[in-house]
Amino acid sequence: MNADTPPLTTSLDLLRWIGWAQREAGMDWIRERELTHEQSFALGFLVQNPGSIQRDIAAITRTSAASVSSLLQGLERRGLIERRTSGGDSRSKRVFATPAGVELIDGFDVAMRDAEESILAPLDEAERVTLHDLLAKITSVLPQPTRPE
Amino acid sequence: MNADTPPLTTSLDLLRWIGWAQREAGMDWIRERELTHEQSFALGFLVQNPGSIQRDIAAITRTSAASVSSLLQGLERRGLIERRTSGGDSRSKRVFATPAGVELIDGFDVAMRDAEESILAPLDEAERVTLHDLLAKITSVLPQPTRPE
DNA sequence: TATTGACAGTTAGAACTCGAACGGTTAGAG
DNA sequence: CTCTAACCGTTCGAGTTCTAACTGTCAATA
Repeated sequence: MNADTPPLTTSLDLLRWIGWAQREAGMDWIRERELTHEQSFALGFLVQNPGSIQRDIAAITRTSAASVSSLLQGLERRGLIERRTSGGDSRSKRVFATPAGVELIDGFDVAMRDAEESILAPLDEAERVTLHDLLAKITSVLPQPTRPE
Repeated sequence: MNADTPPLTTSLDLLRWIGWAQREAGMDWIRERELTHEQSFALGFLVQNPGSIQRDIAAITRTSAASVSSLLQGLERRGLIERRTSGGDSRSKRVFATPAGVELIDGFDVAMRDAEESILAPLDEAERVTLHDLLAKITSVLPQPTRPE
């Protein structure tokens, strides 16, 4: 492995691999609750951002409006969320997690944080900062999928 | 943004974002050929590794044997690949890209390399090496999905 | 030889993703 | 005030993913 040939495993390969590992890490927690990864992510987001409209959910999950529509259908069928057309604009629907939804997803953020911790375990604090800075540098010029905040 | 509170956007968030961007970057090229991201990846792999058995494909794409089965069905229906049970073991099927498949996917690796290049553009050479080292350090202790060389 | 267990791949069923087309709603232009 | 364009969400159809159950094949052992 010399310097002027690209590494056998590119950075982006590694990156996808880590993303996959992250999914796997949270999988046990999620499957205990009979959720899919996407459902848990959406539900977790709704607890933190009650009353979001579907369009925003599509943006932060980087999927389409159509996907959100079907995704929420699954959650609504189980009584984990509610869609209300409150507000002046009756086009948009504000989505809320029900108490059952809140309870089911309770601890999700902690579980995700633990997963992150276990994945980043090989790195010391300085290295984590370096990694974060490098990643932030990359994303700073990426097409923004309309992130909230 | 001070040092002892976790960043608003965690490294793993950024990482998923970049993964998403990579998908998007190659999307035009892929959709011109009426392939999905997964199909193109599998087909590209088969051109580079003719005669792989499905089990290996599942390993490197980090999916299940069942997913590979359906994925290849789609490619086979279009005549882009062939499955042959050559060899001593009649359980396993060696998969080959047909000439049509080879032609369709021609340039895929270059397109992916361009996508990678455009994503890593904000980093200079030293930073890229640092990033790659950090990622490699993380993946070195990850559960290995049986990667080939 | 017969049995048992591991392995390769397939199928069935439910869920998600996407693009495209469609119905309501809102706002802005004339 | 009407008409048009933009916007939010849904539905449809095809494709993929997953898990679980199943067929078929090989290999080791008794």
